Amino acid sequence: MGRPSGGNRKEEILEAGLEVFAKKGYYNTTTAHIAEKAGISQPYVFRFYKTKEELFIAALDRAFERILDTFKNVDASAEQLVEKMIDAYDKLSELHPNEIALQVIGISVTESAIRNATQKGLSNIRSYTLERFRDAGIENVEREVTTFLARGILCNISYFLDLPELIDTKNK
Amino acid sequence: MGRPSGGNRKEEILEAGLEVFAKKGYYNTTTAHIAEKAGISQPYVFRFYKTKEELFIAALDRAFERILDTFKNVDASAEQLVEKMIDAYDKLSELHPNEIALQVIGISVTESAIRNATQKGLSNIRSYTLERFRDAGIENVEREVTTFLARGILCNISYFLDLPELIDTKNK
DNA sequence: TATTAGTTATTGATCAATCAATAACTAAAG
DNA sequence: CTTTAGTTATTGATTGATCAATAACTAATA
Repeated sequence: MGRPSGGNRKEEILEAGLEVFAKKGYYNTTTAHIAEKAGISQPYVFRFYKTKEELFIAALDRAFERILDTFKNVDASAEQLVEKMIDAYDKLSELHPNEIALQVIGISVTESAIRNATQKGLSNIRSYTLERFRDAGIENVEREVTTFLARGILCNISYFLDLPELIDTKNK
Repeated sequence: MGRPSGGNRKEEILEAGLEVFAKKGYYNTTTAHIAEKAGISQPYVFRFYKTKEELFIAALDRAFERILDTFKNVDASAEQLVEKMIDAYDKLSELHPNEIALQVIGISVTESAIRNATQKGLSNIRSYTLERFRDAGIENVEREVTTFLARGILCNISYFLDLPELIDTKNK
């Protein structure tokens, strides 16, 4: 055959991967699944990503980047900072749920390159949050940042496990 | 051959499984690995656990049971409850790190029986904590419980990912 | 006709799980 | 006590399925 898609195959594959990985986890996702979702043949995936692992990392990086960008785009007064950051994250979660799921999945993948990507992603989010909280003059920064991250991750887990009762209902 | 171990093979296998699963995750653990650690042959594992999944669930259940038991054994005044519960959990984490790791691993395993076990385990811990906090007359219970659980889970993740900087250092 | 975009066919590895065999013991019968 | 019958503990060999990855091919376009 020829060239049905002049377009951005690599991007299409990334998005297909994101969806399937988010739903089935890393190990239960086959490259055939991703290919099917992207509407191409299984081996053709490897024209764009050398390995399944490389594709997963690309998807995971995108997820972490978007969170960081989201936080960077929050513009708020010192008093409103935390509230606004939570709002922004909530919106992000609704708009890109697969990327949220991917974060959760990344945590217990033991392949070392993936683990590295997860460590770096979480670490960056913490560093940036710490900086923002500190600049806003928040008291007890370290502890507040930990609680902020912890509640965010519990939120992700609650979504991923389909276990809404894990978090308090009065949680706008 | 004959009967080298008159004893508790099933328990030995469970403990071997706990160790290997905790280190390598669910999918990268082979039944051959577990057998090796238990000092038996690979097929013999199946005499005691019908499937690899069943063995994992047995190990996961043990992990969740021990957390619940730990909390149930905390005896403290209302004012000291939270502090004492955190202390108890810290001690548990040092004594049974593999069970902590297993909790983290369970979260992103998509096999439905395992997901069910994880949901039930977390749900029970939340219910019990809520009850204790409520009995102690803590204000804003739901929110406090969420934060308590969230910080606990972040702690587990920080340990599992070998990323200590994820939590605040001043956190006895 | 060269390049690009894609395919089909295939392989090599890995594993969970099954099965048939055997070693080592126990207990009853003679 | 010693044969016989039966049980328990365990293994080696194998199988069937699944997958990531490669190689070799084909068709459309410019």
